[in-house]
Amino acid sequence: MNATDVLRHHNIKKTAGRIAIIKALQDKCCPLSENEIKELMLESYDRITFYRNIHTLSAAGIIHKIVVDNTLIRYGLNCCESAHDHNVHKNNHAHFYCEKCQSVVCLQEIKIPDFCLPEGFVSADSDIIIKGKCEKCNH
Amino acid sequence: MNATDVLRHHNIKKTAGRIAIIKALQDKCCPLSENEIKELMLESYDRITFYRNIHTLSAAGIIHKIVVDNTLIRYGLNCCESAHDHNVHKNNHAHFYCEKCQSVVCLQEIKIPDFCLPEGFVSADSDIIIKGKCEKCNH
DNA sequence: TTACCTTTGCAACATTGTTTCATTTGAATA
DNA sequence: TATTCAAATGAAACAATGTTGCAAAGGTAA
Repeated sequence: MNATDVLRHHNIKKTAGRIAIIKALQDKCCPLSENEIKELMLESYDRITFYRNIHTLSAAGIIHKIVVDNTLIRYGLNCCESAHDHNVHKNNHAHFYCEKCQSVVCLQEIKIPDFCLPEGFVSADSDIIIKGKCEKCNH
Repeated sequence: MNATDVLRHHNIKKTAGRIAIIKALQDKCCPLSENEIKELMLESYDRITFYRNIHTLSAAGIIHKIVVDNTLIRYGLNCCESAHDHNVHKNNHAHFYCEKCQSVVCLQEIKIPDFCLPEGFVSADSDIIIKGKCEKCNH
């Protein structure tokens, strides 16, 4: 599904900034940082608009934010299947952060287990970040 | 173990700022934000020194940083048993964030499972954040 | 094409975090 | 206890990150 269709399917206005963010993530096939997206967006990048579009796309379930550390954030495209379910990404999979090359990989196959929370606690969402070395950096 | 002893056991100089941070965390018995610690530190708080001491205490394994979101960070005291093992906190337990009262709880009883990573990937550390409602807020 | 509502981009501001450097302080030693 | 020196502090300045208000521009439906 191309960027225009993604937006149409979510009933979100098609604008240059949003198209550029989605295309950047589709091109690279892996979660990217703001700066990485910025470089792919070229002249269509505006910092304020970027933040607002990230919120919009994230709220719509088109992308998800991966917080590896407070100064280390990536944005990943959700899978196509999630096009009509805004919350499908939640509780879905783990993320791997390579401490050497700083890349982030979505580990679709690692599902987040059901944790046994203390009495009275209710879980709505959870995130797992696994840090280490990816296959390229691990020699 | 009081704050002075904690520092001595880790061979870290005893200074007003460090003592104040440890005491604040010991008093409250749960992870705190910078602002919460700041209020407990009163006049001994200095922003730059605070960041440096957080790094020092964290590197020594006395405290750990919990990144719920990039703008939502907590610092938690490690258990006493870890006094002599700087890495004991790693891979140790999950954290719960209450979306209503914004408190963070260390879930010592929830250990992080062994994930089956893709071929070539090696894990060094991992974090689990479970978000939802705590027992006080869940009625 | 018009009209309306959303989005954009700018300015200004707030928060968070780091670096440099002179000064102060902790603690080991004499 | 006084001396000494490396480590820690605190100030200034800077950099990065994130938000808000508002006028102008743009998307989409009629």
